[in-house]
Amino acid sequence: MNIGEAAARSGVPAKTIRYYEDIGLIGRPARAENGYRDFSGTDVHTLRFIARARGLGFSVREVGELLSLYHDHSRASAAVKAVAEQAINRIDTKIGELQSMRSTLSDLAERCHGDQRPDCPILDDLAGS
Amino acid sequence: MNIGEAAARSGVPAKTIRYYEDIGLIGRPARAENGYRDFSGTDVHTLRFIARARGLGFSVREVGELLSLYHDHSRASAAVKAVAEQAINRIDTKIGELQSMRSTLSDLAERCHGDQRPDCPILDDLAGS
DNA sequence: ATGAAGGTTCCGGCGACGGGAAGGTCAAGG
DNA sequence: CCTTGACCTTCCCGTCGCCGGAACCTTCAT
Repeated sequence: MNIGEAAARSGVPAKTIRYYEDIGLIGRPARAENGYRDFSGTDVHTLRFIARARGLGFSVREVGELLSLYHDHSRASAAVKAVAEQAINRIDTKIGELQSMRSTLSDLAERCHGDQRPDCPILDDLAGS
Repeated sequence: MNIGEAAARSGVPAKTIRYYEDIGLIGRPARAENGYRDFSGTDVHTLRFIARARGLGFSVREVGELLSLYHDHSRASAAVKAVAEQAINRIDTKIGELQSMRSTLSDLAERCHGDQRPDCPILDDLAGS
């Protein structure tokens, strides 16, 4: 199948599929006589795997690790779990940062009248007054 | 003062200060006779403002808006609050996405033995089995 | 005199793509 | 038969917010 159909079936945009090929995340797909990429069902399966993993927050590099772990049927599940826990830690860190920002911001926003008057604790805080 | 001291006093790296100048977030600072940038206390104050705002999660573009609102003493606090609420909404959206990922990931990780055996629900899920 | 520690500009790279140009290909319709 | 439009191809540039490094200049201490 052509890249458009592979994109539709996998949920990965055609541009992104080419990009994944470029960076070596996926192997080079077969080519038809006209030079078009010719994707197999297996290729689409791999793309779906990637799409799901990306959706769960794994980086492209981690997805590469997961893919090779997936193809290595003798690997230990501990290796996979380690990658997942790394991702969880990264996410937790990020959530913490965001919650801290959110908390400060909403404090400031609550104290700001939000009307026509110019005085504003948000700017005052940013200015360090 | 030179860029290095301005960086130390504001917490904004010298490279970043030059970048902010490039993109027009800050005005062009004065230049000494030797061609070095010559920062004033006001410049450092502005840089600190920027550093704080960035730390709260405002985008550089938003920081630009906040700076011009800060300098416009006749603006309504509502305008500032709007920018802040926009940032809060963006942060909330992001937190929601991350929490959803985190939840799925930790479910999967819990169900994964994480030992020498190869069977792993994480990969099974990604493979869509 | 020399070397270190600043400063300057400019160029390139990161991650993970997306947009769009310039051109080849293919099936359907007038 | 020809055209139209929807695909496909490669290529390069832009995004966001910087950071690293090259090549060069200035200043200061030894």
